[in-house]
Amino acid sequence: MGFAAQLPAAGGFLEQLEAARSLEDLQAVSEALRAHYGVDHLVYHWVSASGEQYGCGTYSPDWVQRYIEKGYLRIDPVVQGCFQRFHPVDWKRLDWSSKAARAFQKDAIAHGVGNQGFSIPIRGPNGQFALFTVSHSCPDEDWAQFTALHRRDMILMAHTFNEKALDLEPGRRPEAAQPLSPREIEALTLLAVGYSRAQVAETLAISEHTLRVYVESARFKLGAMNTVHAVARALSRGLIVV
Amino acid sequence: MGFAAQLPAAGGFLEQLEAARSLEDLQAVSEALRAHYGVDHLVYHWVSASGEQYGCGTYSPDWVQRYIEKGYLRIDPVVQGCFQRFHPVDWKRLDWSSKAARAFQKDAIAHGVGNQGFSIPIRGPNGQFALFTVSHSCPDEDWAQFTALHRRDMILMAHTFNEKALDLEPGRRPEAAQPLSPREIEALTLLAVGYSRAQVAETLAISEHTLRVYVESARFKLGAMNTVHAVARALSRGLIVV
DNA sequence: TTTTACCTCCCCAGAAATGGCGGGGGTGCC
DNA sequence: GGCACCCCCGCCATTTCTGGGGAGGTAAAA
Repeated sequence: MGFAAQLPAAGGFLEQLEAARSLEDLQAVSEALRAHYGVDHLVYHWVSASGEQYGCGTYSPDWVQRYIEKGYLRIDPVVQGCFQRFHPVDWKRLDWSSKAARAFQKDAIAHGVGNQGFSIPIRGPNGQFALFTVSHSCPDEDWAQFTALHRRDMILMAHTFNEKALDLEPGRRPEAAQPLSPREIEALTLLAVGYSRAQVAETLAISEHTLRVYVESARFKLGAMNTVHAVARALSRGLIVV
Repeated sequence: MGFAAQLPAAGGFLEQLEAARSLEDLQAVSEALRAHYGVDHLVYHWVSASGEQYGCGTYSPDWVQRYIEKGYLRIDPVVQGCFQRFHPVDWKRLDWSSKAARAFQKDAIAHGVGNQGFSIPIRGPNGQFALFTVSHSCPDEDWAQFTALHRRDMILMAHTFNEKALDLEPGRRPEAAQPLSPREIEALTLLAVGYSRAQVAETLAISEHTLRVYVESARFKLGAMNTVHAVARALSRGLIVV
C-alpha cells in the first residue's frame, strides 16, 4: 500500500508546524508530512467567501493552476461536500454522480491527486472556510485502514495548519464584523427565513416603516446594496443564522 | 495543583466517547474525563444564534439553570470571544473589562466554575457554533502548564464531543441539499452579492424574464417563499458561495 | 423513443421594496 | 451637556419584484 501503518502521533511534526515562520515553511512541513505518512498528497486549502483561495501542500503547480483556471472550486465535490458538512469525510462518501463531478474526478486523478482522499472542513468566524486534505492512490480497504489509524492526527494537523496559516496571513482575516443591533438581527433573520417585510413588521410588532429603518441601517452597516445582499452578508459573516 | 500532570493522549476516553449512544452517555464520559484530568469542569455546549442551547458537562444544574435564566449567553465573554475567534483560547485572553462581564465572572466563580478556563470554538456549516470548555480553579502558572500539556487532547475531545452530539441529535442537522442548475446557481450567486435582477440578467447576457424563470425555479426547488429566502437557503446549504 | 430537465424569450398587472423627507423618546459614554 | 446609538412612527413617489399566463429549442436520461 505504500504508507506507514503505525506511527507515533503526528510524529513530532506538529512541533515543526507550530514553529513555522512563513508559508514556505508550511509548504516544507507539508512535504515532510506527506513523506512521513507515505501518501500521495497533503494539502491545506483556504477558500474565502469571495472565491479566492490559497494554501499550501503537495499538489503539483500544474494541478493547482488548472484547478483555479477551470473554476473547479464550483464543481469540486470535496469543497461542496465539506462545505455542507460538520465532520471530516472520506471522499468516497461524497456525491460524485453529476457529470461535472465525474469529469473533475477524472481530471484530478490524471493530475496525480489520487483516487482516495480524506478531507477535514475547518471554519472560522464569519463563514471562513478551509480544507485540510490527505489524498492517495490505493485500494479502498487500505485507505479505510489508513484513515482509521490517522484520523486524529489529521484533525490535529488540520487545526495546526489552519492556525499557522492564519497567523502568517493576517491580511486574510475577515473584515471586522460590524455588530448589528438586536432588532436588526431579528429583522434580517426573519427576512432570511422567508418573511415579507410586512410579516416581519407584524412579527416584531412594529410598523413597517420602523422595520425599514432597521433593514436600511443593517444594509448600511454591512455595506450591502440591497436586502438580498444584506441578508447574504449577514449569513456568511455568521451574524445571523437560519 | 490537583490535576494530573502527565497522561497518555486522551487516556483512551476518546474511544468511550465514540461509543456513546445517548446524551446521557456523553454526560457520563464528560464526568469521567473531568475526574481523569483532575479539573473542576469539562463542558460541551451548543449555541445557536437563535439563543437555544444544549450540551453536556459537569457544571452544576444550578449554574446551567441560572445561566439560561439570566440570559448570560449574551454577555458571557467566553461565548462572545470564541464566536469571533478562530482558535482555542485561554479565558485570560478574553475581554472581561465590561461591567456585565465582571459581574458574570463573579457569579460564575461563585457557582464553582473556576477562575481558569480554556475554550475551543467549533463550527459547522451555516454558522452553527459550539464550545468545548475545560475550567478549573488554580494559579495561572499551573493552568498554563496544564493547557500546554493537554491542548491537543482538548482539541480532539472537542471534535469528538461535537461529532457525537450531532450524531445523537439528528434534528439539529441541516436539510439535504437539493441540486440547482448551473444557471440557477449563477443567478442566485449574483443576487447574493448585491446585483439587482436587471444587473444579473445583463451579466448573464439573458433577458430579465429568463432570469426570473431561474430565480422562480430555484425558489421552488429550495422551498423558498421569496428571493431573499431562496438566497439564504442556498447559502446556508452551501449551494452557493459568496 | 419518450420523457425529463434545462435554457431562452414574451406580455401584463398587482404586490412589494426602496429612497427620501420629517418627527419623537430612551440609554450610556466622555 | 453633547454625542452616538438604539428604538419607534408617518407620508410621499418611484423602482423593482412577483405571479399568472404563453412559446420553443436542445441535450441528456429512462
